[in-house]
Amino acid sequence: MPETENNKYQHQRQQAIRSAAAVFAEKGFHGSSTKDIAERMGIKQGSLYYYFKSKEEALGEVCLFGITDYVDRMNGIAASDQPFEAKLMATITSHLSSYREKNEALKVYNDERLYLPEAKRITLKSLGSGYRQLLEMIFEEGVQSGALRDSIDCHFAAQAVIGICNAWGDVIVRDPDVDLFDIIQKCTDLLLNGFRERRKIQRTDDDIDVAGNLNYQKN
Amino acid sequence: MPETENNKYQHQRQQAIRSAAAVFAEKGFHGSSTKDIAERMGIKQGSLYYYFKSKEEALGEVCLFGITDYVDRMNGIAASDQPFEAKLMATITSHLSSYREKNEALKVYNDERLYLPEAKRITLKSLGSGYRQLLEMIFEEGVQSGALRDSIDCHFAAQAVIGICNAWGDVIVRDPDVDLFDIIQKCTDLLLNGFRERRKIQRTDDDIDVAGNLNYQKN
Amino acid sequence: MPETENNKYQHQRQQAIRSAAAVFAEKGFHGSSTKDIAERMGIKQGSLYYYFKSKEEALGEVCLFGITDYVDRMNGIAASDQPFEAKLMATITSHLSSYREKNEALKVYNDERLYLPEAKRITLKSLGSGYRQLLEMIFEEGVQSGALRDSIDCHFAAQAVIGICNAWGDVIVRDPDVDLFDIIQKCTDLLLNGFRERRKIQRTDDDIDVAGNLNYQKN
Amino acid sequence: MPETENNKYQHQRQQAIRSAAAVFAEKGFHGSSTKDIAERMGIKQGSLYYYFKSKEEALGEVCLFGITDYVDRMNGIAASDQPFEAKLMATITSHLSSYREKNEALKVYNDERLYLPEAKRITLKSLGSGYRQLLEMIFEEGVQSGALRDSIDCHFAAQAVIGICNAWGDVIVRDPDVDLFDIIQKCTDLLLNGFRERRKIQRTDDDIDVAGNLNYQKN
DNA sequence: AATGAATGAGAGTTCATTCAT
DNA sequence: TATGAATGAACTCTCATTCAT
Repeated sequence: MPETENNKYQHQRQQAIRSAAAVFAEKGFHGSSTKDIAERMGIKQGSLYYYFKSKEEALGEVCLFGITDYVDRMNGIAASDQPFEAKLMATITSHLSSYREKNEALKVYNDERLYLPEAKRITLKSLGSGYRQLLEMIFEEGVQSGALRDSIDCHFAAQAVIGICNAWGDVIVRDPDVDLFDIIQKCTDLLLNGFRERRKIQRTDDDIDVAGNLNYQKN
Repeated sequence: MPETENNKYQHQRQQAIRSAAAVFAEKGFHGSSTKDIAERMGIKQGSLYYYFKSKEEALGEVCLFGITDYVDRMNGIAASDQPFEAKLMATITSHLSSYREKNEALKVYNDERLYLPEAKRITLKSLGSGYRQLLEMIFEEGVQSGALRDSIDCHFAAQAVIGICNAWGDVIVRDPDVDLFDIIQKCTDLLLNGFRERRKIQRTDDDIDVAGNLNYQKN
Repeated sequence: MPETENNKYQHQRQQAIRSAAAVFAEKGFHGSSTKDIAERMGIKQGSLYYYFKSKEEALGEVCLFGITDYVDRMNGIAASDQPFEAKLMATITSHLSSYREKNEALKVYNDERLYLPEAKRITLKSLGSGYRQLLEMIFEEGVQSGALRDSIDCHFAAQAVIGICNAWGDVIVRDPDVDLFDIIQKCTDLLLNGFRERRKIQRTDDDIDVAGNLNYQKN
Repeated sequence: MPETENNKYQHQRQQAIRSAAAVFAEKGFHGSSTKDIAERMGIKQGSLYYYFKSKEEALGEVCLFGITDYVDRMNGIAASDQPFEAKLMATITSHLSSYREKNEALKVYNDERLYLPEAKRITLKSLGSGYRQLLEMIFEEGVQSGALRDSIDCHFAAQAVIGICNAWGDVIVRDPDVDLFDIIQKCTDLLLNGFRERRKIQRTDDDIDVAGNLNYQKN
């Protein structure tokens, strides 16, 4: 293929990926048909197979597309020399605005990647794990720098950030009126400070005690 | 359907609901076949229709089953006279342990209820909304009692609790080795205190400033 | 089985046949389910099999029931010594009032008997053919007695009577407001006299000529 | 469905309609399977759905096909200026030869249209009613022109013509050896002249008396 | 005499996929 | 580059039938 034609092919393929992302996000992988995808793209069903070998491949491409620059941005954030608080907020901003800017591919990665064949799933998972590990490292730096309590579990913390962002991501994807910046600030505030009132002088130990005193019985 | 002696029928139907819950949780509604459900239950595919009018009805029953006592427990918690911190922890405990005890029906409610016909979806949604509202009220009480900062957005807070619990719920459903109690404690701690180190003397304003100084540009 | 119980069984079986007749007449054999029939009878689906070996047997019984006394009555009419005109009217009366009195079994015989296994179908057909042959004989007698033109084809005539009665039968079954007696009279009149105006003096040959002169081209 | 070059598609679809007509006529709508239809057409079952959205749509198309030019021809007959006798014979000829020429679609219209969804059924029924009304008008003209007795009920007459033609239509569809022209002539003769012998001099009143004297007891 | 429960075969329908054009 | 046409497998659902009780 000459260069120009190749360009057109690549461009069309990218459109196909975006169309698939939109449809998968709305109806789920199994709830979407190749006809749905083709129609959103404005071509006929059979023509999709010019761009994908199978519906599954389309899912793989969507997931890859969804996670790729999401991870890239995290690399940038982790490599920067901002203080912890700024890195956290940058992470949240990056994560949440993904749901607005980059169509719905990240949501598809989150919800549908388990329908991928194992090999592909593992490849993608390692990308996602890399993301989480970078985030864990950021937390570890935060502890070391004294910005964070040294009692926190960095693995838990990273997971919690991701979880809370994904939960809001669902809301953001479904409701275009949500104020993204408002959510970002509130999430950051929650993760840094929690909801509790602070007395003027306070000892951290107290906080832990409160929870500890609940006498929870493990079932 | 028998009138009297419906013991067996009701018991079998309950089994069918549990089987459907397990399968839907694993593969999603559209990714599951009625054959899958029947096989898990140990009957033949066509026999499922002795218990359900349609696959969709099965989904409805699973969702109802998933949310019902989850909501009931929240009613109990909200009505109790514990302090805020205890109510929060009780909520988290109830929510997370749902994923262990009550099989996977709650996850199905979260992820698949949008495939229900509108009427049913609305009925169920009002149950779920009731849950969130109770939680919001708990937060409002917390603010009034002085346990929480009065700057927090109770709607956001309730949503965040639910979101974080659901995120961990996914992990819990998929990985039976996760220490439920550990997660519960860490979630409670996060939501109350955040991750940040507290200096011996600290002004709440500082906390806000930190986030405020990031000069985030709304896009 | 003791006599009394046998009586009850026979009575119930008769009810089953009537129920089947009603349902088959309304929805056709393949459009009816055994559940429909059982429900109309007020028993449960499986219980039907106490009275019929199969759905097909039920159809057979309905058809037999539908044609039996219909044929019996024709035997009575044919054996009587009324003049032709009276026999014709009696035949039409018997045929059309079957659709009102004897529920819908005759309609089922007409429309659904072809779904019977061949053996049974042939048995029943011979009953129906007997009916037509008796009717043909009545026509032949009519010709011999001079009541009918000797140019008529008695086979055609019998078929026509049956056809016209069945056509009106459909109307009668579906519309309970139709005046049965009115239809009977008009059918009799049509078959005897046709629609044409008679001149005071007329030659039968003319009538035939009119039709004959149309120069119809057989395709 | 192609816009231009829809030659092949339209042709194949027409084949599908004819196949469906043949199968429905033979086994009834509920007794026919889509596999039967596809096999008669020489394609695989699933491929039928390239031409029909559902089995029901196929029935609708068959019925439409069955009634359309049948009605058209009646329009032509009614608009012509032939005498009554010729119009009647033309009607019968058109009706009966439909069963030979246009495959079995007209029979399907007669016997199976009640299984259509109401909207479609009503649309088609109005076509059929138009047919009957034209026929009634022809009879009314016949009465006015003096060709017919003025005692006849034109609604009854039209219905009778249709009924008798449909009854013979069944025979014609099932038995290809029947002599169409013979049936046409005999039907016309019957409808015009009835079966009764005419005396050289006869009073119409007599004819009516005969039937009237039967002393039929309305039940 | 009747029923609840289950079954298995087959129905209509959808859909990912292929391929000649 | 794209499409019309077809396919076959899978799916949801129905239903006649069986049988222990």
